[in-house]
Amino acid sequence: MKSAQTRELIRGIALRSFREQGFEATTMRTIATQAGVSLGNAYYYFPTKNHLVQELYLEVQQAHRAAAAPLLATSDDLATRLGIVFRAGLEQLAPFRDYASGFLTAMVDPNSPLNPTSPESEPARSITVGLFRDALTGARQTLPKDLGARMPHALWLAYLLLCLYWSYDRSPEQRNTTRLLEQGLRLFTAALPLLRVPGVRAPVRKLLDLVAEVGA
Amino acid sequence: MKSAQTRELIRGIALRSFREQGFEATTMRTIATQAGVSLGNAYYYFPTKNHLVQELYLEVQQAHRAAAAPLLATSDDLATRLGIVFRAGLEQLAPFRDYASGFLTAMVDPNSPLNPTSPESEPARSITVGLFRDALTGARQTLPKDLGARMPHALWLAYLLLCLYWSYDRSPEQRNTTRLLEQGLRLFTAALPLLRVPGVRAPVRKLLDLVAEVGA
DNA sequence: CATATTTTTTGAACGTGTTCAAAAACGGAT
DNA sequence: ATCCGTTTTTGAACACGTTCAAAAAATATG
Repeated sequence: MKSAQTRELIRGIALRSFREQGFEATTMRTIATQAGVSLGNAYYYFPTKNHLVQELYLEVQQAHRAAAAPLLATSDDLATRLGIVFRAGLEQLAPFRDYASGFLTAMVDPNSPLNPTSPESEPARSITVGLFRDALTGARQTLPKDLGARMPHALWLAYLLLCLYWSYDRSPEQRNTTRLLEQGLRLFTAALPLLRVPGVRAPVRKLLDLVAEVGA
Repeated sequence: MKSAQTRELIRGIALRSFREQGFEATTMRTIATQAGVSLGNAYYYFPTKNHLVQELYLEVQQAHRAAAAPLLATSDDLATRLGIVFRAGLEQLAPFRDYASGFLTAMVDPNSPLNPTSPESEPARSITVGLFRDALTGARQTLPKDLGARMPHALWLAYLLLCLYWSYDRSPEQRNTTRLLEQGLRLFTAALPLLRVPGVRAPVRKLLDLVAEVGA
C-alpha cells in the first residue's frame, strides 16, 4: 500500500518522456529503466502502455479546462465562447504536434482504453463535454431545449474531428485549422436562427441523436 | 523477373487471410508459411504489412465502383445518386465489420501508406472521388460551378467519416449508420437551394477549400 | 560452356509490447 | 521473534513487425 510512490514515479517519468520524445520513441523499457524499476514492474501498475498515455490525456484535458474556464467569463456571445473552448483545446495540443500522429493512431482504435469514447476515458471526456456545456449555457443566445441538451456532446465530437484535421494540417503553424474553426463557427452562428424552424429542427435533432451514440 | 508469380501468391494468400481472419490475426509469418515462403521473402515483395493491406483497400474500392456504377444509371436525382454511392461503399465494407477497428487504426496513421490521403492510396482514392464526381455530374440538380468542383473531394471525406462512424456503430446491423446517412442526405438536399445565396456560398466555398487540403 | 552479375530467397537477428511464474519485501497475527 | 498471506518486484520468455547479410537461383556476358 505504501508504494503508490512507485506508481507516481513511473507515471511521472512516462508523461515527461511522452511530452519530450513522443509516443513511439517512449518505450516501456526506457520508462522502466529511467524509473529504476524492472519492466514487469511497470506493467504491475499500468496494464498497458496506452493506460500510461491516458494519464497524459487526462492531464491535458485538465489543462484545457484551466485555460478555458477563466476566459469564458469575458464574453456572453455564443460564437466567441465556443471559439474560446476550441482554441484553448488546440493550444494545449500544440506542444505535441510532432508526435500527434502516434497518439492519434492509438486513440482511434475502438478497443483501446485511450479511445475518447471508452469508459476509461470518461474522466477526460467529461471535462471537455462540460466545457462545451458551460460555453452554451453562459451565452446570450439560446438554443431550443431539445437541441441544447444534445449539443455539448456533438460539439465535443466536432472538437475531436478538428483535432484530427489539426494532426493532418501541414500548413505553417497549422493556420488552416484555425481558419477552418473560424469558418465553421461563422456558419454555425449563421445557421443558428434556422434551428428554430420546425422543418429544420426535427431532422437536426435526429442527427444529433445518432451522433450522440458515439461515446454514450 | 519470372517470379511475379511469387508476388501474386503472397498477395492472394494475404488478402484471403485479411478477409477471413482480420488484420491483427493475419501475421506476416502465417502469410509466409501458407505461401510456402520464408518470412524475409514476403518482405522482399511487400516492404510492409500495411502495403499488403493496401492491396485489399484497392480491391475493395474497385468492387465499390463495380457495384455503384450500374446503379447510377437508374436515377438522375442528386440525393438518390449520392445515396447509391454511399450505400454501395458501406456494403463493400460489411464483411469486414468484425475486424474493422484493426484496419481503421492502421489507416488513420498519417505516416502509413494505408492512409487514404497518402500518395500510395491515390489509385484507390481516385476511384471513390470519381464515383462522387459521377454522382454529381449526372444529376438533374446542379451546384454552383465553384462548389461543384470542390464537392467530390469533400464528399469523399464525408464518406470516410461515415466509415469511421460505421466502425463504431454497435446498433444491430449498423442501422444507425444508414439512418445517419439518410438524415445527412435529407439535410444536404434541404440546404441545396441555400448554396446559391451569395452570403452562404462564399463561406461554404472557403470551408471546402480548407477541407480539400486533406489528401490533396 | 564458364564466369560474372543480378534477382530471389533464406534464416537469424533486433526491438517492441505484453505475459507470467517465481522470488523478494512487507505486514499483521500469534 | 516467527510464521503466513498479501503486495510488490523481478527476469525470462513469447509473438509480433521489421531488417539484413549472406546463400541460392536465375540470368546475362564473355
